[in-house]
Amino acid sequence: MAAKQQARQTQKSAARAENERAILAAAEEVFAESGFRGATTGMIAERAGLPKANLHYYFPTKEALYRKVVEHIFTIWLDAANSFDENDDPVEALTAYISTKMDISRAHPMGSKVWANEILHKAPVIQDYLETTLRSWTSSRVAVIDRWVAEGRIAPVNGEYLLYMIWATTQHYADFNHQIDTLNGGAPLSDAQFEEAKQTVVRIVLAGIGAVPAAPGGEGSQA
Amino acid sequence: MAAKQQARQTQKSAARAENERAILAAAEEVFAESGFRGATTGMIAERAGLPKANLHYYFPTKEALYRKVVEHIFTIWLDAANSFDENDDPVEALTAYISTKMDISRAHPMGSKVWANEILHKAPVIQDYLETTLRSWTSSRVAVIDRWVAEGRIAPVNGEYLLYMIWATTQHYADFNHQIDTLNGGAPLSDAQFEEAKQTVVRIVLAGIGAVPAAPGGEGSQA
DNA sequence: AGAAAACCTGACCAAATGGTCAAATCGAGC
DNA sequence: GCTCGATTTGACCATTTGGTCAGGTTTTCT
Repeated sequence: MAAKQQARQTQKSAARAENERAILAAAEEVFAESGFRGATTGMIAERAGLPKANLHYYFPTKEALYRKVVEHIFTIWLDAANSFDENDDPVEALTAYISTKMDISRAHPMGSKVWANEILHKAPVIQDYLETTLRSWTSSRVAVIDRWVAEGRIAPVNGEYLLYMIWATTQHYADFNHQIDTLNGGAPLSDAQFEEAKQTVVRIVLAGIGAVPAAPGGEGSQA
Repeated sequence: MAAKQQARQTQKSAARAENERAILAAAEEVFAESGFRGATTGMIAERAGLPKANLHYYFPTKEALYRKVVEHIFTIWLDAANSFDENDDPVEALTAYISTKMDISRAHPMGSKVWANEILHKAPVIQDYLETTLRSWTSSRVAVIDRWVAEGRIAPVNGEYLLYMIWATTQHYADFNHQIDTLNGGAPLSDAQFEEAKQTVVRIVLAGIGAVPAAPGGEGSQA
């Protein structure tokens, strides 16, 4: 008992933590589906299973809640970003990065959609992230790509545009999943289909920049 | 005079045509920036330079106006789609298609954003287009890609996922142009930069699927 | 010129929505 | 079992917004 109380004392009660979690989860869904303006605090409260007034007890304004959601998404994004650096070999690094981004698109499509909505609406909330964290991350990774080119490990390519292609393609599987599902006969991609999509993206990018894994068997698989 | 009147009689007066054009142009911008729910008829009317009540004289409801905007965008999309068929050579066809889609992203970023917003919000208005026109267009082009593969003109690749990659990447330059501008130091890509981006996309896709233009000089440019 | 049709707009309305508040309830420590 | 702060919530309010309407103006047709 005493230990339990002690644990709860750690800042916020269990009930509070649970409520905040439920609200944030509901908010991510609703913001993703409806955008900032399209989402209503009433919808979010309902999906979280509590009255609107209670939601405003935890998050004073709709914008404060939205900011928390966006910050959470940015955290996930940073995790993916790290996978770029796990290996200095272009094949390994890009394969890991693309795979991670694809997995995130499958596991957290809502987060990706909120991000997309933000950019579409000129990033009223995350503009500072774009100008600081994202900009510095991007320029340093472009430097890595430039080095790979200089070392002859990949064909000459503009690093920014390569990264944009990877971002666009991987995030497409989250942001446009409704279109993909519709073209797939109305059903979401199966695990096997998604795996094939992931492999397709990896292969096209790697072959596209002439990054071959050790043995030059790249074109050997051709029929 | 008589001739002028005759010309005006052709369905709608010049004033009417001009007003409708101004409203639709303003609506496309506002819907792109703010989404369906975020846009207000007041904002659209103001940007079009006429009172809100007048806007409602031309377009009875906000949704009717939105539908017209979306239909216009779909028309543009269909034009781009045709460029895929101008040539049966994979290099020619894909180069033309990617180039056209990139040009549209630069010329009509607002339209692309409205489309993206629609998909993000589960396509409440264009679902029927997705299930009919887009679905049949896609499956017939996938058949073309499959044939190219069977004929050994490109490496084995899943046609759907290749198309998704092209759509994602080209539309990224419209939908995420705010992010791209920010990473470009706050300024839009210059014509030269955009041209390089376009060439980068074309090259990566073509090399990525092993589509080489006649002479096998693909990897020769490597340092 | 004059009637009819088309067009324009300020004023207005009902519904939706973000946010507030006071009163009620709960829960831990004494 | 009583106190006090934390939590919960129904009722309420000010603002925004899609849409209406009556009356005025312009254009077209004869």
